[in-house]
Formats: sequence, C-alpha cells, structure tokens
Amino acid sequence: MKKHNLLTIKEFSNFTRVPESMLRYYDKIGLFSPMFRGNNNYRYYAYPQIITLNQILKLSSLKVPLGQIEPRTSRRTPKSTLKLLERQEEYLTDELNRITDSLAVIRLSKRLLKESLSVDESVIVIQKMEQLSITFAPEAASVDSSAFYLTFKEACDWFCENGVNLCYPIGGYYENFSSFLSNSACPKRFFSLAPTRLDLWPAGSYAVGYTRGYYGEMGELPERLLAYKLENDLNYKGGVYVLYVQDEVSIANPEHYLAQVMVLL
Amino acid sequence: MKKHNLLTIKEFSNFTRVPESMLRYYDKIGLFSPMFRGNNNYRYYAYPQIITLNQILKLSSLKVPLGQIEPRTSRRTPKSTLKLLERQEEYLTDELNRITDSLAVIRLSKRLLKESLSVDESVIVIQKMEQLSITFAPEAASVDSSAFYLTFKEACDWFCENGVNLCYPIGGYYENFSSFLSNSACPKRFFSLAPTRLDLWPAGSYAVGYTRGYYGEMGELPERLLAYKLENDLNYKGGVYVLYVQDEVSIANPEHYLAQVMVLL
DNA sequence: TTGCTCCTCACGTCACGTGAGGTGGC
DNA sequence: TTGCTCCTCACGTCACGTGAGGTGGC
Repeated sequence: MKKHNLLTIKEFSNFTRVPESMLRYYDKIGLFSPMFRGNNNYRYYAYPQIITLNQILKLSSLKVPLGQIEPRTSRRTPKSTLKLLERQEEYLTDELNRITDSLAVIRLSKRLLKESLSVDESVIVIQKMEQLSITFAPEAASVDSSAFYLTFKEACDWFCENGVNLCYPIGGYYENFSSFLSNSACPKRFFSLAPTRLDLWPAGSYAVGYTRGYYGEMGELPERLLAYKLENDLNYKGGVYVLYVQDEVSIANPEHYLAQVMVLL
Repeated sequence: MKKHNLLTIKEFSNFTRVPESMLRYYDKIGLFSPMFRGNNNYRYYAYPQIITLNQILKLSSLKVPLGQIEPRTSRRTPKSTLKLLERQEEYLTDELNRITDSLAVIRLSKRLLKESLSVDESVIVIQKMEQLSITFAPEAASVDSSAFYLTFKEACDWFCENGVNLCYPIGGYYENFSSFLSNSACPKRFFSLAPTRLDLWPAGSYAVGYTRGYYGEMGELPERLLAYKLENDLNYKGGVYVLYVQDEVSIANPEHYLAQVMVLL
C-alpha cells in the first residue's frame, strides 16, 4: 500500500513540525490536502508539499485569515501578493497602535496606583510636578450640579467621539480654588490622561491632599485645603485637578475610592 | 412593575453604549448581572452599575480574559490589581514584539517583491549594496549534496531553536564563486534576513544575476556569471548570496520561482 | 490475538452576534 | 387585537485540540 517517497500523516507531521490535528483540519477545510489517499483512506504526503505548507504558515503567522489564504494558493501572482501584504500591513499597524496605547494605559495606571500606595492620606503637602500632556473635554452644557452622572457621561461621550481611549484615567477640573470649594461634588470640566490632544497639565508646585469616598464625595478635604492655605499663607492661584488614584478597578467598596486633589500654587 | 431609577436592558444599553447581546452574555456567564429581575423575568439595571461595567470593559480592552476578570470583581485590592496589570503588561509586550516583527517581515517582503518586478532578468549588472544585518545558520553537518531538503531543513531547525522568525526570507550562501560553480544546487550554509543575530551581509559592489526555476535549479546562470567575469575582467573575490525574491508565496508554479544571485566584487 | 497507526465525528474553546419562537404589558 | 419589548435557546464564528469509538495491517 505505502509508496516510498510518501509520508504518513505522522511522518509528515514530524517532518514539518506541524501537529497532525492541524494537518487534518487544513485538509478538512480544503486549504491543504495530502498528495494522495490510500485505499484505507490514509493520508499520504509528498516531501515537496512542505513548500506549500510553508507558504500557508507564513501568511497565517502574519495573521491572514485562513479563508483568505485558500482562494489564492493556486492563483497567486506577485501583484496579488503585494496587495495582500499591503492589506496585512495596514491591519497589523492598527493592531500595533492599539497595543501601544494599551501599554501606555497600563504603565500610567501602574504608576498612579503604586504612588497611591505610599502616600500619607492624612496630610496635605506641597509637591512639584512635571508638565503632562492630557486631553480636556469641553465644559458641560447642562450645569445641573446634582447630575454628576450626566456631566460625566457627556464628557465620556465627547472623549469617545474624539478618539480618546476611555481606558486612561479621567479627572475633574476646576478653574480656581473657590469654584472647587463651592461645588466640589461636580466639576464642570473633565480631562483624560490620554495624551491625544496635547492639552497641558502645567508643571509647577501643587498643594496635594487625599480623601476616601465615592466619586464626588470630598469629605472634609476642601476645608482642610483651605485651612492649610491660611496657615501657610499660600496663594492658590491656579486650577484644581481631581484624580481618583484608586477607583473601581482596584477597590471593591465604592466608599473607599481614593481621590487625589491638586491645587496649583 | 417598573421602578423608576431602574433601567430596562435597552435603556441601560443606550446609557452605556454596550450592546444588549453583550449585557445578556455577561449576565449569563455570571460576570455582570442586573440589580434586579422583574416577575416577568425582565432585567433591570441601576445607573451606578455603569461603574462596575466600566471596570470590566477597561480590563477587557486590555485583553484580560473575562474568566480572569470575574473572580476578582468582588475581591479586588490595589495589590491584586497591580499584579494583574503587570501580567497584562508582559503579555501585551510579547504581542507587541510579535507584531513589530511581523511588520518588519512584511516591509522587507514588499521591498524585495517590488524590486523583483522591475529587474531585467536577462542581464547581469553591477550593483552597490548597503550593509545588512542577517543571521547565519551553522554550516550543514551532513554534506550530501543530493539532499537539498535535508540541509535546508537542518538550517530551518536551527533557526527555529535559536528564536529566528522563519517568516523572514531565507537565502543560500557560498564562501566563494568557485564553490558556487561546483555545487550551485545546494549551498552548505543558509542565512535568514532576520536581523536577530546581527551577522553581516557586507556593503559593497556585487555582480547581480537572475534566473527562474525551482529551488536550487540555477539553469545557465553560473555560466553566464562566469562569462561576465571574464568579459569584464572582474575579480569575484567574496561570498555568493542566493535569494529567492519570488517564491512559493507569490508564484503558483514552482518552476517559475525567481532567484537572485549576488557575487561580491 | 495484540499493538500500533490511522480514520471520522463530536464537542470544547472564546466572546459574543444573530435569528427563531414565544411571552407580557399597554 | 396590534405592536412593542423582553425572554430563552440554539447555532455560527475562528482555528484548531482533545477524546471517543472504530478500522486496517503486521
């Protein structure tokens, strides 16, 4: 029955390092079949078939779907191959961008989370900060201070429509300290730490305080910040940035989320 | 039946921009369920549930499998989150490297293929070349010149074991022109255009010729190269590089593969 | 007869999308 | 009664891996 120069599926599998189950699958979907079927229905492969198999594996490892590989195996030309490669280049470039972005999100999240683990939440300190690229959403149209959700969602929708990856941490912004004092539960503007639009979180010295609670629940932090200002005779001249450094991703109980508030000096 | 402050699946879907089918699926696998089920078995969601859903979507968009998200949603802590982020960072970094590599393969393949479309295959020309990083496999142990496949496979196995991506084009190498002349069908060494190990394909001037045929079938090209050398009084002093610039990926008929042979002057 | 290789067929994976067929409330 | 929304259940997707159960050749 067996011709020499022909390989059983096991032999061909050893030769090519491709699992038998994969060879059977490729045969089943009509992508790559053995040279010959024995009377006993055994598959027999020829050595040179490794070439065709290699072509398939190369394209497959470039993430070309098998369904696209099949129709071209018999009709391939340099020009159709060039087109295929160009399509794959586009596709993989998009993938690369998405992953690069995800990695940036992870590294930023890790940094914020790590820093949040070593802070003393009970005190207010002065801290210098480097300049940071962020993206501001426009000021909320509906200024119903009870509707934290609505203004936040409005900002999220804007981020979404403007190609800002929503996985980056989102913070609240107040133009000055007095508007923070009067409405600390609901900022009128939100920003994303995504560097998409290259707005600026300016470098400088900040008064930094922490408090735990659900989104918008600032507890006594506003008063503490005010007292700190008076005690130390400081000038809170700039914007106020509120960032939840421990949020739903790392904390189970919403009442224990950790907010960081930074006031530009 | 319906409590206000609760949303039907359609309303919650509109609110969160998450498809109903996805919400049903997350409910089914026990990952994220509505606050409440009506007597009619309707799902009712509460507004604040968007927070939990957001957590899930964030992790999912970082490609954390849903099965890993579920067990931690109730027990999440900053430390377990840090670990998770670190695992994902590793995973995504690997993905990034694979894709970067695939893109390099595609760009190289495109370049070779494009160049091959504009050459005059009938003539031999002198061409300058920039230095190129490549990876040499060790010289074949079994020197059975009839067994092209065996030595080639030996090289492939070595590439595979040494982390060289097999999707990069592979070429044959001869130490000098006379060994090419005497055994043009079967090179003793192979190299990959993968820059993994940073061997060098030296810069310089090369005599470049083309021929069509199956792997190792050089036709009259060796003689043509020899004649060219004598006619032009050249000194073929260096290595010979054989590269198939149109191979099984772009050509259906194996007898029409296009080999490029370059001899260092 | 025993072991070995091979076969087919069915089911599981993962994160859903898409109907089909049926029910409940206005 | 008509329309609308909601429900469950089943099947398809993609590229295989993993048995189960059976056959053929030495």
